[in-house]
This record gives sequence, structure tokens and C-alpha cells, in this order.
Amino acid sequence: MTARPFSHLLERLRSAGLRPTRQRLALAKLLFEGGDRHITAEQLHGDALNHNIRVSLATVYNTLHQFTDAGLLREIVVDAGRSYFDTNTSDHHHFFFERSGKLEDIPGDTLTVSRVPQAPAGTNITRVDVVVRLTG
Amino acid sequence: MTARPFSHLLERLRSAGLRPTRQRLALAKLLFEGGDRHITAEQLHGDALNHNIRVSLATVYNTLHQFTDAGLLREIVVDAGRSYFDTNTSDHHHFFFERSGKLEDIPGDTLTVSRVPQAPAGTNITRVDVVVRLTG
DNA sequence: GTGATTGCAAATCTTTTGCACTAAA
DNA sequence: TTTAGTGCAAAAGATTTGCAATCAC
Repeated sequence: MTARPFSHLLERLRSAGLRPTRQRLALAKLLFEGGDRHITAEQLHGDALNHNIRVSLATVYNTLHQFTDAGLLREIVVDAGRSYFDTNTSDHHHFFFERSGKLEDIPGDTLTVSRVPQAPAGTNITRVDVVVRLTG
Repeated sequence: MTARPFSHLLERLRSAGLRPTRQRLALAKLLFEGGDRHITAEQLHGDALNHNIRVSLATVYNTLHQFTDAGLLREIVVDAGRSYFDTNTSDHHHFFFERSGKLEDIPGDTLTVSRVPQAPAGTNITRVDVVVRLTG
């Protein structure tokens, strides 16, 4: 909810090595100034259109992946054939409501994963994802 | 590796309420008599063709879902736009090799998830999935 | 200007569906 | 028989790609 100056987003894109184009700035505004969000490409596209931001679905996909590569977003896979993007890139886990298809952060450091096995030879652990699946 | 009699599969399908058709028996044989497997529909279809089992891809999809609903398989989602099916339905977690797209069971009770939060009101926990993502 | 970015439409990939045909009980 | 299961081809979604037009620097 903190109303940061628009230039903050501009800086944020620049530091990520991404040209602050009209589309990227507009999408960044939608993504990062509305609190934590779990959003699909289709949803973000609809959201953009609702705000009179003209942007193609292809660009939304490109932008989401660029933001993810730049570490501004985190991609979450819980549902075959649908990608969610999480604006919260800190270390945390998720509830997944199977019926509605909604995702929700599991607060703070409640859940803990212990005794994570060693990465097999020649590999490194990128991330440990925990999804608590819920009926309803 | 235990060479069980063919009738075992027949029984297994019957108890699951599934007619033991030629296709289902053949697919069950591929799935359950080769040790633990993590397989996609496309892979199982190719596997079947290699064994001279004529079965359509649509039937492979149907069969995988029927087996999953019957509790014979477990569906795992780690990769957007691709479903894996695990012949090991016991409680366990996975390594995911991001480069090769391979899945591997994390042995036994090594990894532990503790302090799983309560399910939100009106919901129940279906399952807790842990995926350890690896480079390589 | 010049190279990065965008939009559009077409292409691709995985999965599902409709329906006539076939097989199990 | 009678009903479930199968194959095929078409449909449906989600995502990606090719390329000319446009924009940021």
C-alpha cells in the first residue's frame, strides 16, 4: 500500500537491465504496487486492459518471463497447464486451493523443511518448493 | 523387479473398479512392472508403441487419469504444461532436475516438513508436496 | 540512427472432447 | 445384449515464435 514514487519502478527496471518501456512500467505498476499477488498471464492481461493499458498477451508473457529472469518475480507451478507468478520473491511457501485454483502465501516462517537431502553429484539446489494442497 | 503373475494386474484393475481391457492391462504392465517410474503421457505412449502395443494417445491420457483417480498413480506437477505420473503412491517427495526435466524420488523419510499450518477454515489438507529443484 | 521492444497472427504443444466403432460382461 | 472403453480427428487452452512496425536511448 505504500505509495512509492513512480521513479522507483523506473529504477527497478533499469537495475534489472530492462529498458523501462511504457508497457513494462505499466505492468510493473500493476504487479508491484498492489501488495503481494499471485497472478497468471491471462489475469494480468485482463487487469491491464481494465486499466486502459494497451498491451498484447504476447508482451505480457514476455514481460513476466523477463521479470522472473531478473528476479523480480517468482514462477510457481501447481497446476498442469497454468503458470502463476508471485510478486513475493522471498523464501516462502504456498497454500493451493484446488477447487478455485487460488494460491495463497503461507505466512512467515511457520512451515519448516528439515533434513533436506544433499543435492546429487554435479547439481545444486535451486529452491525448495512446498505446496500445501487444500480441498475447497 | 519381482515377477508377479499377470493375474495380479488383472486383480488390481478389478479392485479399482476398472474393466481389465487389453489396453489397460498392457499399460498397467508397463507402469507397474518396471519399478518406480515418473512418466508423462507422451512417454508412456512412446513406450507402448515400442512394445508393439497399439493404443491411442487419447486412451493413454484417459488411462493415466483413471489410474490416478483410482489411487494407482499419483500426478505430479513441477513443470508448466506437462504432467508427470508417479507409480509410487506412498508419501514421499521429489528432486526435479530442471535442465533435463527428470524427476526422482527423495528416498524414504529423509526430508521432513514440520509445523505445517492449519488448513484455512472450511478446507482440508489433501497433500503436502515438496519439490527440491536442482540445476543440471 | 540503431538496436531493443512490441503487436499481431500463426504456429506449437499438451490435453480434452465428440462420436462412431469395438469389446467386456 | 448392454454398457463401458477405444480410436481418431477435431477442438481447446496456454504459451511461443516470426517478422514488420515502433520506441528508447
